[in-house]
Amino acid sequence: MSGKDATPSRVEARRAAAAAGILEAAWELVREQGLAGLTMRDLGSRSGMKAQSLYSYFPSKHAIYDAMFAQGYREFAEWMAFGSEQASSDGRAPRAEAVRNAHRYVEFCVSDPVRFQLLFLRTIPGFEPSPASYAVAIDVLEQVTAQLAEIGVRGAKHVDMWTAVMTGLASQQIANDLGGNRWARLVDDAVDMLLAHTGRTPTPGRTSAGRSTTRSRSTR
Amino acid sequence: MSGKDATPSRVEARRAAAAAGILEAAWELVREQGLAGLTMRDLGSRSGMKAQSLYSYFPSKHAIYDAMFAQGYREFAEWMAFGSEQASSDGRAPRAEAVRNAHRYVEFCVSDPVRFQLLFLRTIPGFEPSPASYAVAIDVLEQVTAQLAEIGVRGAKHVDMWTAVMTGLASQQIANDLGGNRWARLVDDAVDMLLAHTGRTPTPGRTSAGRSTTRSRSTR
DNA sequence: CATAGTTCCGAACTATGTCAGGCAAAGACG
DNA sequence: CGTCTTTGCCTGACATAGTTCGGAACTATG
Repeated sequence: MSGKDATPSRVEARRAAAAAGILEAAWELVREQGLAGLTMRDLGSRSGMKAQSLYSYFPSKHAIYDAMFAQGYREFAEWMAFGSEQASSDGRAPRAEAVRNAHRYVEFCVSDPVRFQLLFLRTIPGFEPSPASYAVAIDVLEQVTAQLAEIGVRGAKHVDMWTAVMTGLASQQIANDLGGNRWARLVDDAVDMLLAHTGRTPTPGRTSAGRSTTRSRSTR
Repeated sequence: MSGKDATPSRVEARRAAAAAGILEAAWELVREQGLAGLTMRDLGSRSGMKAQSLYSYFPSKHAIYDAMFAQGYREFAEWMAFGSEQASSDGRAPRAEAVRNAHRYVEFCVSDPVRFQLLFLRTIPGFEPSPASYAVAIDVLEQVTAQLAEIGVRGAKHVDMWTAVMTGLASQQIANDLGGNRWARLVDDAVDMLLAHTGRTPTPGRTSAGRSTTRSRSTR
């Protein structure tokens, strides 16, 4: 219990690199075997070690899912931020921007179904993101909300509708026509539909109205 | 295997009853423990026998999921058929009928998240419905498509859009606000949005479509 | 009761997540 | 250089999972 230094750089860097390698291997495996098909022994094997050794990097399998969850949301943020850099300024061509945004979202989901499942559907048996990872998710989602606001989608109800429609398209595409574009091709139509609806409907949520719903979670 | 005589009454009836009991227990367990939390030992215990004995009724755990899948779709058919009996005749109050239909659908999904996951999201590791069960699903979905047609939703694209939106609402509700109604309350809005869009967009996919759906206003 | 068929169980095999020690290489320090 | 501590990985083992096998107990029917 001696005072440790604040500069364990060497060791810590190696550790971080190893952990990153493990996560990378985990993504590979999960894409091959499905989200629930990940096994510690396979993962160890792919990472060049035994399953038990993984526990010096992650305290449990759930912790690995958790790290993947956070990483996935960071990728999401990066991905979504990419398309909105230039045309941001102000609503010049809102529809075009909305279409681009929507396509980017659906593309993100469809391009990696397993990641979609992990991030947007709660599907792993006992897994629930840790507060830290959940915070990352919240953060990213707020960023996306801001993007929607720039497009002209404002108010909780409209935002929720937007995400529901896009998630629905993605989820149907993934579940029922993986590799095709039966639902993906509807994105343009969906955007028009949503924009029309957004314009026609008065300001939705009463602003201060009950918006605290995000906190109900339990199950077990 | 079965499928020989048409009068194995006694034994087969008992068998069927036992199998039904097992399925019922499986639903219970799955609602308590989650879809992937089902274990043969628990299921056996709940059904009054040992895990190994289950294998005289179902050849594998996947077969149990498969039976649940088919059963779930039959429930779905029943559930959806219920609300559309009377007001069918002809498009008297299409919007009201559409709203009712949509609510029924979302209610079905939300009222049993595990079933929703099994039927509409492909989420179990190696599970894929057997051809027989898949046929049931197709059948039911066709019935629902017919219902949509009565409401005025015709053409592959419109139908796909409809299912995507409703599935999106349900899936968001289940994943992010279980027990609440943050997305469920948007159903009415969604229906209006979809109906408006349906009316505005020209006939989409092929489909015979004798009497055209509506007049196309323009757009596009 | 006898016989055939059906239902069930105990034991066991394999695969999984995870814990407890152990041992050797790497780093710190004289 | 030779220690001593830390770090990184491994072997062994346990509990629980799905599943198989062989035999016991039941049921149906003569």
